[in-house]
Amino acid sequence: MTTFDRVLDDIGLAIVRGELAGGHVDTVDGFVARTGASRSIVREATRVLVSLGMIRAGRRVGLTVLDRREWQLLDPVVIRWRDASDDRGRQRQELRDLRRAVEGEAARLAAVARSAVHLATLGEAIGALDRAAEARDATAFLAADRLFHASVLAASRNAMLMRLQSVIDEALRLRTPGTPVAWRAAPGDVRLHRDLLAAIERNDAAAAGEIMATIANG
Amino acid sequence: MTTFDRVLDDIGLAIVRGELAGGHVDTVDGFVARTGASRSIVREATRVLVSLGMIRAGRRVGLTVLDRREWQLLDPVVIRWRDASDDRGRQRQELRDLRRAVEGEAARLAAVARSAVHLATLGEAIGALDRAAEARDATAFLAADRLFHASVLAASRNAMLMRLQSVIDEALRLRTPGTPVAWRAAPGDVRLHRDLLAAIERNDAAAAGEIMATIANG
DNA sequence: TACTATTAATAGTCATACTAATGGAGGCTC
DNA sequence: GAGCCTCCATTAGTATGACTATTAATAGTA
Repeated sequence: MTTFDRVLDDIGLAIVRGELAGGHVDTVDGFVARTGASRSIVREATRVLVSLGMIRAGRRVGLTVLDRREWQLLDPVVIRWRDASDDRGRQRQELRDLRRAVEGEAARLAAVARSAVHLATLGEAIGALDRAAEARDATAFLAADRLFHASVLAASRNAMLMRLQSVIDEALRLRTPGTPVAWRAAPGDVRLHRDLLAAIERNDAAAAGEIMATIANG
Repeated sequence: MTTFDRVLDDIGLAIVRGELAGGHVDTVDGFVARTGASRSIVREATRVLVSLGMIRAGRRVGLTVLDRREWQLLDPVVIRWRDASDDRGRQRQELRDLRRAVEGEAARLAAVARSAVHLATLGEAIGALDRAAEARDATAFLAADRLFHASVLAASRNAMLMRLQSVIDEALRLRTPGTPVAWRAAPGDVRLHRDLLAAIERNDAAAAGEIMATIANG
């Protein structure tokens, strides 16, 4: 980890943790003193923090720490910082809600688009899901499930939704060791996935959204 | 506009426009020559671009332009760049889809939470909407509509959804001059908003989501 | 051929000097 | 006293040069 990373992390975490509260004013030299790094490094870090909406720079006034509602809450680094703060629980709940929204909309869009190549991929994923459930292979089941969800997102043909999902997935995987699959739920789960594919195949956006919501809530 | 802003914009736009395609390798000195700015400024800009997932820095290899799927597509500055590129149309469509997802989920969450203070705000917004429709005051109608949607988001109590909406709204407002309100649709619109509030009041998340989708699609 | 040592290219870091906005203090006018 | 102007100290912004550390590529060796 470079000096830059250390400095950025130090300041970013301090802000997220409230150690440097919104409204607090500091200077470049202040951060130089705080971190022990050179002015160049501190300036590079502040540029990134400004781009993340966490501080504002003003000549003759210094660096003002901004309020949480200005932050780029969807940026991976901000998410990581919040995950290492007291906000952790709240953020994880927000991420789960967000994932429902993303996957639901992706399912609807997939149903609207209904491209042949994507349908094929989804079919394959369901086949893998089925085989893994029969073989009671938890690892394979998880992998197939991931493939299925990724395929739905790809079928939505919306790069922003895909980006959002990858950010969410990475964030929710943080510190979440192997989640054991509840095998009792597996057969119903496979059936729901099959239903979702059917809804997409018959262009039924509303049903696809509903089914995806059921999958997410289960 | 500072030198830094110029440099960042120059490189960022060049990447988004494909002038600097994914896989292209350059160096700090290369960008210094290209932009005419000092090394300090170029380094600050590259740090931000790295944080946006648009380039990767490697010792002895230089700065590699990354592929679109690595970009932080939800960052306001990336959105602005794409809005100034050939991607503009596609991005706007993606943003509209995303907004549907966000507002739908917000409505569902608002129905689940059903907080008194938020219900009051929503009631006020509907009152304003009603009065504006009766007075045929387009400006007031638009303002009340904005207030209503912002209130639904606030009622969802999800900071990430709120952030997302503000990013989307700003992006879709870019270069979109005063959209004339279709007055014929107004009465039905007000009724839908009233229905949405009713669904939230009776804790009916599914209905709230549906109605919001109808509003968004109309 | 496979493995190792060397080298050169390049980002990373630091220090220093200078430039240019700008918020605010103090004074001036009415 | 209120409002406006002038000046100044403060602070971010910009530029330059020197040095460090990493590492991909190359040459050398068994």
